[in-house]
Amino acid sequence: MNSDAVRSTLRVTKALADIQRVRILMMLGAGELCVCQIVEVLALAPSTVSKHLSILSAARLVDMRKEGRWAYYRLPEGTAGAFARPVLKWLDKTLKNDGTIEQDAKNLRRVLVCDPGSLCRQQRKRE
Amino acid sequence: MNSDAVRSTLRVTKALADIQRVRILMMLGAGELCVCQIVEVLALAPSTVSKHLSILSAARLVDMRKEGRWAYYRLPEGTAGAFARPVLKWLDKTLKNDGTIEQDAKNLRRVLVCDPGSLCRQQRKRE
DNA sequence: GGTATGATTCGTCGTGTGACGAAATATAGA
DNA sequence: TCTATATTTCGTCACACGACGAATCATACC
Repeated sequence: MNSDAVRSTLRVTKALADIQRVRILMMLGAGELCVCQIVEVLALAPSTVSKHLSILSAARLVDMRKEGRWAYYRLPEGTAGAFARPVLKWLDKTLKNDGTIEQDAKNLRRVLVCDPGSLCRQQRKRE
Repeated sequence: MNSDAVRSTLRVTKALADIQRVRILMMLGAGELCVCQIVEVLALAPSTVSKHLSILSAARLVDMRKEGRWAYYRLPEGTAGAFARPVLKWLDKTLKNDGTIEQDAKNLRRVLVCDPGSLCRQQRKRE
């Protein structure tokens, strides 16, 4: 008998019970992003964003790929995402026309044309 | 523009981010229940259960009906439940074979044959 | 009307969670 | 090898959340 289905389910619902993590998931709908790009849109400390991403990761709501010193996060694809997909679909549907989410998407488009390296440099100066 | 879609969505995800509330929702899959029956299965204080139910209610994940001094809760039906249904369906699917949930279902069957009034009397004595 | 009773509200307490900055880690480039 | 840099881990703080019991509310029954 599978007695910790409830645990992995709660990992998902708890992961979704925070506005910053929901914003991250919606942003990732546009495609793979590196940490500093997410930091730029959310306007939070890198350490905070990293923690959020690790929570989403533990819930299997995102996948990660390292390339040099850069870490790229994306929504899980294929069989890896079979578990997460229905929930992500529901999220996407209910939030499609939300103001905050739309603003994030707009800001993201502005951020995506920048060089990630320069983003990190700006973020470091901001402290 | 609907700017608080994210708020009502978070009300739902936060409501789902607690094991007791998830247990309640799964129990309600078996049909309408009054508060003292839920109290009996969860083994929590009535005030605590009442709070959980009000949170589920605010998230529109349950409906309530008062009959005399009894309050009956159930999963929302018809158009009222159109919003909640996909999430509840996902929950049900992922938790169908969970040990805790199965045990609750078993306990619930035992509770359902009792007179609700006698349940409340027992619960009052227990303090 | 007064009392019993099912449910809810309120006040309190301990724990969990999200935020930050500082320190640590790991990799690219000089 | 040494330095710069993208990310993560750690320690800390303030606040949110879940638990309880006591008090309150609302309805049925005498």
